[in-house]
Amino acid sequence: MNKGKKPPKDSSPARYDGQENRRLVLDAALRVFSDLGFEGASTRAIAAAAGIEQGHLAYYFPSKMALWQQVIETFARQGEAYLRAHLTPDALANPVATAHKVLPDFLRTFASNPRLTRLMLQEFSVLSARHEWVVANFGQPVWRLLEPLFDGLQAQRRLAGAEPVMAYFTLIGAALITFGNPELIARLAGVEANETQWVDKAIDHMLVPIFASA
Amino acid sequence: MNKGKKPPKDSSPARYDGQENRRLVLDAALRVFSDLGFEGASTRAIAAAAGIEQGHLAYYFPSKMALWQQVIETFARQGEAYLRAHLTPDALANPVATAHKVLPDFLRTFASNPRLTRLMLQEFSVLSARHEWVVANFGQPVWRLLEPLFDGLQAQRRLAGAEPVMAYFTLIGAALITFGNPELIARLAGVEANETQWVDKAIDHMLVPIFASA
DNA sequence: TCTAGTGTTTGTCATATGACCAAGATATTT
DNA sequence: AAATATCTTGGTCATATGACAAACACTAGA
Repeated sequence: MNKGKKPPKDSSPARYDGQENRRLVLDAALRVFSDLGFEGASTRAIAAAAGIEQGHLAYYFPSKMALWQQVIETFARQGEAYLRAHLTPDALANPVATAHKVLPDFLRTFASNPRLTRLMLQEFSVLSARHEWVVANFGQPVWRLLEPLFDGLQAQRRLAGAEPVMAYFTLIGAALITFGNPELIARLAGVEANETQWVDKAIDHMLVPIFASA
Repeated sequence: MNKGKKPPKDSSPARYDGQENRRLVLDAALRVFSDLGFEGASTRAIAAAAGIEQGHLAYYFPSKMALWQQVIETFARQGEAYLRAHLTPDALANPVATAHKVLPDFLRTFASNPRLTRLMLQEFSVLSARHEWVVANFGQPVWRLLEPLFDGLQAQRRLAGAEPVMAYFTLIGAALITFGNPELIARLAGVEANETQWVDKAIDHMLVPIFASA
């Protein structure tokens, strides 16, 4: 897209900067989507949150769905890249050690991105049932990457008798709900939402079925 | 509402039967809501699924939100009643034994009602953030009932060092995602969705952090 | 049979929505 | 400075939506 024709002079305030606005739109869309859901978020609300006019959205994204996809794409691809880098055949030869190394950080990415986590939550509940390509693009890939790891864990009897998919869903469900609703947890627990000491403890707790079984 | 003025004769096919249709509407609403989400489900789609006209919905429910509330109300109240009946002060005196007795059945209600479970999932992700009364009516009560149980479990060092709320969210998240998407799990696991042998195994797995810790 | 009560349809209405477009504004290049 | 490419606005349009109302259909009781 950016053909490099525009060397950023960086001198003037540059009120008109397309790529800058593109990022503003993505940020705003993340906020509005995660607060109101895909259907509940109107393009006008997103534009308002980004500080631009509704009609201007079409300049960057051809449709609302494309915008949603773009918002979640980066996050999903990052997670996949991380898994791909760490789940090498060598690493998979020792599933337990690899799981100890990879899974906590994998879960931590959810805790670090509550709004994106909420977005994934919506994907699971609604969008994946409506649009086949959603689960094909965002649901399956992560599982396909983790599948051999969980298969290895099961082979070493670390999943407390459960199937690999169930262990995965148990883990992902706990993470999505917990880290996708930090304010709700904070309210129910009576603590501050921005205190993050609880994240490590929560992750340890979620991983007990994998790490603490015979 | 039903003032008992209409003794159901039960003789003719009775094309005009209000209370029968009311149930049909609730069933249809559950289906459409759980498939499309609250915003995505139109009153016309719900009416069509129930086999009536859109305008007729207003006869039973004053608004779309009221209909949604009614759909989830019965389920939520049943769960609360079950917990209230089993989490007596006597039972809470022995939290571990009570948890063994209560939690599996509590989780099983989710597995038995996938569509309602999906509805609760939406509540967590979107509706609870928008409508304060949603979490007040459906989110808090269940937790308030389970809180003393989880407090007792923590007191006996059964939560692997986690706070009670986190253990609760971990559990509820695993259950909602797992049992709210049976088709998705079935597809990823390559098994049939209506095979239910996996439910017990999944529940056992989810409860490991509570039952298997030191 | 008449009448009141209940259930159901059909049509309307104000509003919100996503997509689109034509013109204007700004920046960059010639 | 002129011309061109890029960015931004404002407005339009067809459609979908939730709520509503007035008419119609059926039932039950007097």
